[in-house]
Amino acid sequence: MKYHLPLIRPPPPLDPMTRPDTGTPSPTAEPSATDAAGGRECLQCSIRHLSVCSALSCDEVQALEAITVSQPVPTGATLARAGEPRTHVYTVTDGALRLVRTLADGRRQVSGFVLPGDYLGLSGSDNHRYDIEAIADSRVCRVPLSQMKELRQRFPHLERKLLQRACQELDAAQDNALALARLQPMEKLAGFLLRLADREALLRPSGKRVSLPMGRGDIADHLGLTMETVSRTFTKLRQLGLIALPQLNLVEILDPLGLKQLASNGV
Amino acid sequence: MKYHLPLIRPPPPLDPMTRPDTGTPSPTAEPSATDAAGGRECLQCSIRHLSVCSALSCDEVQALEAITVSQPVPTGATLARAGEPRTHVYTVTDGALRLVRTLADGRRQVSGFVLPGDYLGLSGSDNHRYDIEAIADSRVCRVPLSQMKELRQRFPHLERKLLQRACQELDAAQDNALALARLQPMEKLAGFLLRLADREALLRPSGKRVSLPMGRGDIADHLGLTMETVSRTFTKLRQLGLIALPQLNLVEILDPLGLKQLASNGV
DNA sequence: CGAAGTGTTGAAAGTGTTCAAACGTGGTGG
DNA sequence: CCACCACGTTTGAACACTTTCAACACTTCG
Repeated sequence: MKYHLPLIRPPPPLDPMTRPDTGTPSPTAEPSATDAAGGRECLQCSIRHLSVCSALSCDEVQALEAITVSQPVPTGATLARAGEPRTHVYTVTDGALRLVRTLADGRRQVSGFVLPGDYLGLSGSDNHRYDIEAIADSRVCRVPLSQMKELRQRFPHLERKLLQRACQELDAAQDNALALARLQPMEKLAGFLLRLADREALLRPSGKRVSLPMGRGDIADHLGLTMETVSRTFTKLRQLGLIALPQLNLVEILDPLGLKQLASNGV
Repeated sequence: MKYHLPLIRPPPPLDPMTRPDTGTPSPTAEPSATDAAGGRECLQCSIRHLSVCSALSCDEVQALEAITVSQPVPTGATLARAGEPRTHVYTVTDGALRLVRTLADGRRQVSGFVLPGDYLGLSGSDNHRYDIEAIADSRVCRVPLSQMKELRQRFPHLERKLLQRACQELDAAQDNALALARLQPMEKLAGFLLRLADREALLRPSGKRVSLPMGRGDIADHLGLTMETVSRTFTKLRQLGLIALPQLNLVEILDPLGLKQLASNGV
């Protein structure tokens, strides 16, 4: 039986109707309280170009802003649990979270890691299909599902953007399935590191260094391996001179082409 | 190195503009020619309730019909190849197809099987990401990509339906990933058979019998196993009394609950 | 400084894979 | 009508691989 992180749940979401009026741009410092995203925060959002919000004009963004609440999610906290009814959609603005599915006998799979700019809400189910857990101090923009629906009807741009995003994720899911089904551990890990590097490059100008917010076990459960195999594969990549591991949670890519060639078979 | 089916390609698609006028409801018997879906075929389509077309009103369906061509795809034929530019979207009306990705060294994965009612066109890429091959004599409704785009803008219902469909497929893709990553062969195969049975039940009142249009190798490449393991797993399920195999391509589900319990761990 | 959590490394074991051969079925031609 | 061939599937045995189990190292935090 596997262990779990202590499930520190944030306080239940405030009724969006009770949130303070517009014009409160400074989030409170209280880490475990929900904060209003007042004023014209959204227009200055640093990850707006990465998010679905980029589909909206200035006017439209303000309509979104009026129903959005920025919520902190501290490390280890659970934003949602599998089986619970879905009440909100989220856009991640800071930190990192993981999507976890656990089987009755403890087998675990990490469906994905969620980084700033990612949208959580593309599901056909009324209930959450996985746990959403923060693996770093994070922050999400939260919108009630019902109001999001209304917004989608009002702004065709938004609907179109969501469909585009869903199609991209569908492509990625197929790549992922191919990797899980047919790739060897080295190829899986190489591809994973490259995807992570590409992703981080969008967020900040990280050179050839990739930070790993997740632990080895999370990587293993994401790639369909065991922690031990992931660890061994890391050392193999290091011994081959493809990467360096200055710290546990920091990878330096020494030979991008070599890595790509490894993952190549897989893409 | 693995072998491939002889790649009988259908003749290049006719320019949709050159298709006969409306009012030609009877498809020609010529198996390798493209046929117009004239008249009010769509309104009487037997799988309309399963397809995205169900989102459209009668008027709207006729607009769709005007730009749709029904195309036969004989067994073994390839509807599209990975890497080719995507020029059309398709709705399958008859038969069965497989979506295949092949790696340079011959490793193969079947991303999915496509049955009547399924929509082919939810991708964020300009190029096909997999081969689309008919594993039974099939028929698809073909719409040029550009005209589909226009249609989506005109009919918000359609756009919404596509998003809904994409979300459902996203959910299914995650289930699939979990299965590939963490389930054992018996669990994988049990789940596969149950999904197939559910799917066929929508098409025709097939009792507890499930037909397998695909070969063992296709099942293997879909579940991330080898043909041999699939075969052995079939016999295991048979010896356990969960299924019977009256023919190679026919499965009779003897103990639905037992099968569900096996797959259960996985869903 | 000690303890706990996390990651690494080693040896043994289990499982699916690989390679090889036999089986059964369907189609063809004698 | 039957023999034969081709194809897909099944079965068997040896192998290679990851997993499992266990011990050890490292870092962090109390």
